[in-house]
Amino acid sequence: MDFKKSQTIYMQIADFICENILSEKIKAGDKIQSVREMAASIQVNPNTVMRTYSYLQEQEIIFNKRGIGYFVSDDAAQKMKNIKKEEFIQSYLPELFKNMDLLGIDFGDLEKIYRKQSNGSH
Amino acid sequence: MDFKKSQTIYMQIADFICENILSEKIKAGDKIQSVREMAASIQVNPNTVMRTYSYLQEQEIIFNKRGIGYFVSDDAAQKMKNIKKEEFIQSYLPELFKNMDLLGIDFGDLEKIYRKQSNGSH
Amino acid sequence: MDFKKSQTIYMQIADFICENILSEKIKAGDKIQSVREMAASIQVNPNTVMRTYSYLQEQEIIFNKRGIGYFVSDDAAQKMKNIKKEEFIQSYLPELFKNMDLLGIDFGDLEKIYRKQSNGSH
Amino acid sequence: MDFKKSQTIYMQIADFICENILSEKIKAGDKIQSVREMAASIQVNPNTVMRTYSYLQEQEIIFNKRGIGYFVSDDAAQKMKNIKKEEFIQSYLPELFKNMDLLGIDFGDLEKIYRKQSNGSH
DNA sequence: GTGGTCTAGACCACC
DNA sequence: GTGGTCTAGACCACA
Repeated sequence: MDFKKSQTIYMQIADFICENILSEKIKAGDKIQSVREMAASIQVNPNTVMRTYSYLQEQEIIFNKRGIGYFVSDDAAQKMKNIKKEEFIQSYLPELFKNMDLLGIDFGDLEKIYRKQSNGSH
Repeated sequence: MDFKKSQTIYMQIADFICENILSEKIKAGDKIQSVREMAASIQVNPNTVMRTYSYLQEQEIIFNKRGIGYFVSDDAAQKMKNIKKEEFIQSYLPELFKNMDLLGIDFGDLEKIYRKQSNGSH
Repeated sequence: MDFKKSQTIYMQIADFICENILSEKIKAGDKIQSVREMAASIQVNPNTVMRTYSYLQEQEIIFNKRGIGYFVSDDAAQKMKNIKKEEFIQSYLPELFKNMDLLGIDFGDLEKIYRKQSNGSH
Repeated sequence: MDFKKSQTIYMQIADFICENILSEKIKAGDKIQSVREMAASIQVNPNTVMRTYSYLQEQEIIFNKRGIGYFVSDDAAQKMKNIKKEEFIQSYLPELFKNMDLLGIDFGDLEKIYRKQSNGSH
């Protein structure tokens, strides 16, 4: 795992886990890697992973069973989708459309790029 | 002016100025506010504004006449458009499409939101 | 049985047993549930129950007959009352009164709540 | 400042700050000690103080001005009082009354102790 | 084995 | 100067 320097490591780990939940690689009720395991496998300090897990627990995306480990919450995927969708529509998209406007890109251009990029990834 | 905590203040000021150039509220050759004026008007430490101007000067978007002030470069708008367009297509859009995919938003949904939000802003 | 996360599980089990002794649901000389029975009935690791019993044995509230099980000590109820009463008056109450003071709750308020809550539980 | 071992240090620092707000030693809008100052003055690692401040910021009791420091929120005292009062009445008091019942302390006894302890502190 | 807290010390960006 | 993040390493209680 390699990290961008533009964002904090612990947040990138959180995003990584969230994506795995959204794409159902890990599901509700699953135990996730222990702090130490994760730290070793991505070559990061355990404290940093601890920070990620604390953050995700706060968001109620994962929960802790004492002495056993962290587990994915029941409604984690759905909850995340709702939160992120809302945020996406309320904050991200207006920003997008404003930028398109300023840069002189219209919706047709966007669609062309979309078709091209989604073909590339299939 | 109110700042998001997710980004640095000096960069938000830079974005603000860039938008004004792109939308041609300020044009090539125009003098922009002095560091002190700007700092006072948006209630920010002059050092912070200074950092913004230094950054924009580095990008050759503005230039300095000693003892007089900062001015918008001749080809600022065009240069910015090119740089930002490239960045937009190469970095921003792929990220966007990936997020849409994860959140289960397809291109049709996007278009609907676009129509709605652009109506709202007219 | 559901556990608060603010306290350790083994101590919550200990409290639960103590309350049963104080309220005389289990009495001096009674055999208490075996470690395994208790563990199964409250869905907890047997080690955790073992830890509870060791703790209570240390406090001389229960004692062990090898190969038979754990039993409530003769003077358990009385002993516990004395210990807990002391602790209650020396540590718990001063804390309580300090908090009342900070929160602007006077003794009259406390009495009202007391009357209300004791009615509710009868 | 000396810490109990029964509670985490960073929480004891938080409580200490909260009490100072409740008792109006520090008021809304006041800047609190910087992380490093506080750490030095109470002889604790800066990370530990950082943890306290992050926690209090999450609770919206203090807020951060970038590069300047932490400040007490406008409605900090009132907000805390409400939260703590609710918690006190809903969780703390029922516990208290249950214990009194088990220990055979009635409300008259409690009042006597209250009178004695409040005289002692004046 | 698990998480959780703490220290010491470093580095960074920002104001 | 300010906060914020990260590492390394330790210790502890709990399951």
